Amino acid sequence: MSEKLRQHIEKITPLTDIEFEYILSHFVPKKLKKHQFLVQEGAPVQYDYFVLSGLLKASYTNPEDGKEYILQFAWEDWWTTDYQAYFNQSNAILSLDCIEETEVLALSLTNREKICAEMHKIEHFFRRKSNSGYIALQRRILSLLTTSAQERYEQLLACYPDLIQRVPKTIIASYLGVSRETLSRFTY
Amino acid sequence: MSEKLRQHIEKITPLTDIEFEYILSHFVPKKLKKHQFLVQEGAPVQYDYFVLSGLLKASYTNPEDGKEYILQFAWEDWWTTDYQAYFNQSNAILSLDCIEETEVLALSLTNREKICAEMHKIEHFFRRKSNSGYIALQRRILSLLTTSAQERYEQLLACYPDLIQRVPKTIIASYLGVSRETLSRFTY
DNA sequence: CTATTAGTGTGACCTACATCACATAAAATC
DNA sequence: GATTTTATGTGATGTAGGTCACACTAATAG
Repeated sequence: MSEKLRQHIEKITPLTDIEFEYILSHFVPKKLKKHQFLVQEGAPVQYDYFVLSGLLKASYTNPEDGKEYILQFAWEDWWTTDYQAYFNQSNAILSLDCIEETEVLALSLTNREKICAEMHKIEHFFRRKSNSGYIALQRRILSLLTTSAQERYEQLLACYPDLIQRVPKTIIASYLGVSRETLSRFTY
Repeated sequence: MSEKLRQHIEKITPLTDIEFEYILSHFVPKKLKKHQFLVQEGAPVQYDYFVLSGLLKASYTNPEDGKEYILQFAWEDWWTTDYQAYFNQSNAILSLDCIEETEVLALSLTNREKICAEMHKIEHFFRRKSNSGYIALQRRILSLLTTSAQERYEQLLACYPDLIQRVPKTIIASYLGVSRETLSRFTY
């Protein structure tokens, strides 16, 4: 199963068996059931998570009205956590919980910085990952600024048709920034 | 003037004089007047820019209705370019132009990858920068999802009171994702 | 297999913000 | 310093999407 991490890293940089074993030794495997939390709002954030299987959501809950907004879905081959809290070692403003039964590899900040410092190629790997993440968020901002909720829904359907099968529409709605009722009225 | 780059990098990692001179030799200094473009939509993107002085905006223009949306303002101590086009060496979808007379240090992708590969500490520096950028964009997404245009304006005023003095409100409006007319009606 | 909870659809009505249309003021440019 | 161009304010009106309320259906848990 953790071979998935190796394949994932090797998309960017090749590894010897020994290197990979060494890297892997810095991760902690975790298995979670539906509705379990990996990060809870207000609590410290120990780990960044690489998803081996399953499906998670990273969300923010507005304390004023209790409304939930989804920042990110994460499934196989994705990394996720509350990065603000993780990198600053502060308390989470986001929650991270499982929409499906999920397996992850957890990496503490200490271990991340350790393997980055020890292995230049890993620092390179994480730089590249972070760059792609940045670009993806920029696209999302552009899509929030320029397109209607209906269009955003269509784009999501086009990009991730399977996601809609796996995730309740209420949650899709709060990812798109639209009310459940409005989403349900879209024709597609 | 380029000492600013050194100070900027040394916030994350110390440099010797020789190291800094070497790094600096990979940058090209440029001076630009108001309204000059550093990146033009449709054209290849050669450089990432570190801003020494002045003020720039990175924007997307919707081809359907010609409306402009601001993705980012960049001033002293900030990096900017169309990262999607820069990293993939494809054509720009964004434009980057000067709101004020501006001085930058330009770094080609080749030179960036070269100094990152040669100097582990520079790769580290860029990883850290990219991480912060990611977190900032995530906050912006959250703010677009959870707050009204009026609140976003107030937050912007609170964070960057000087920006409002330097940038016409039409452009502030298209950063906030609100029409010029609506912005002008806000009471504050 | 029954009971509770989570998910979805739909009507009626409301509101934040967009659009269009002018008017005026302030900068740039010749 | 006269003339474009750019920036800004404000009224009238339109609309996407929000909110509330209720009905129904599908999961999930005991």
